[in-house]
Amino acid sequence: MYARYFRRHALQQRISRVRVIDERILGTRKGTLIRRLTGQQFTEVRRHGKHLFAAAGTTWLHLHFGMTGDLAFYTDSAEEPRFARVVFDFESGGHLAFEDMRLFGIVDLTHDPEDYIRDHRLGLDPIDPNFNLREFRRHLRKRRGAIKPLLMSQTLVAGVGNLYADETLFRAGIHPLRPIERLTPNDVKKIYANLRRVLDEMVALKARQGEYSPRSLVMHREENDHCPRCRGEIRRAVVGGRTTYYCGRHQV
DNA sequence: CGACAAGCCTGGTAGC
DNA sequence: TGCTACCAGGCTTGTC
Repeated sequence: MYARYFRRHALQQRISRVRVIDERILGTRKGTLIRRLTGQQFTEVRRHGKHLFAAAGTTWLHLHFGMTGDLAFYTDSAEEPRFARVVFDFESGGHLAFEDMRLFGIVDLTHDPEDYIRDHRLGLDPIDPNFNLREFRRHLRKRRGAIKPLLMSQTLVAGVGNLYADETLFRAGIHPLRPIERLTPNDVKKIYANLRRVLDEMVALKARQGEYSPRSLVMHREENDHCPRCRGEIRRAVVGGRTTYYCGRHQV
């Protein structure tokens, strides 16, 4: 719920200063970022998967949260996060920090979010009503190879990473290496339904800072653990270069 | 102290 | 042959 947080704390605030603490997080030149944002105010916020866009003056600030990216708003400078990479100081005295321990995120500018999404071939946002079973099927038709990397590819839906891809297949009872061409129409339907469910559930969970269900795979990402659904053994494999966990019994 | 985990982009290559 | 999709590798750093 980065967008909501950004809206609540930064909308209509005038930026008195932009501080770049670690240039490695930038996707644009430091001088450009500072020049184009200083003195402006954020007037509109949009979200697309793990990307956030905020209009300011004639440009848009673009944030990508990667794995450890987060926002922190504070008024007391002593509360500046340890891994703050870019901080926006507001005239009101507040500060909004983009923090990112692992630097997998990005901070840059774009002239239009729509263009950015198109240029980077990002798939639909999972809550976009245009993302439906039909669209999912249409996308699968031109793909080959294992199902898991497809779920993670940003050209399908923006924002599905390793954990959520595993969780989706776990619930759908599909093996992560199952070739796309060997999925029955019913398998596809199950994957789609579970992908929706997982994303909705995880977003809701984050919003209220809840905990993962003990019945979810997320809580059993360890080899030789037992499946919370069927007691089968949890297996580990590398799929698409990513560590993958699945139940050796009910995921076929 | 080295291996590992994460999201996702890049660049080289296999396939239609 | 030319495009597209696939896949390995790389970035970073706290934790085991």
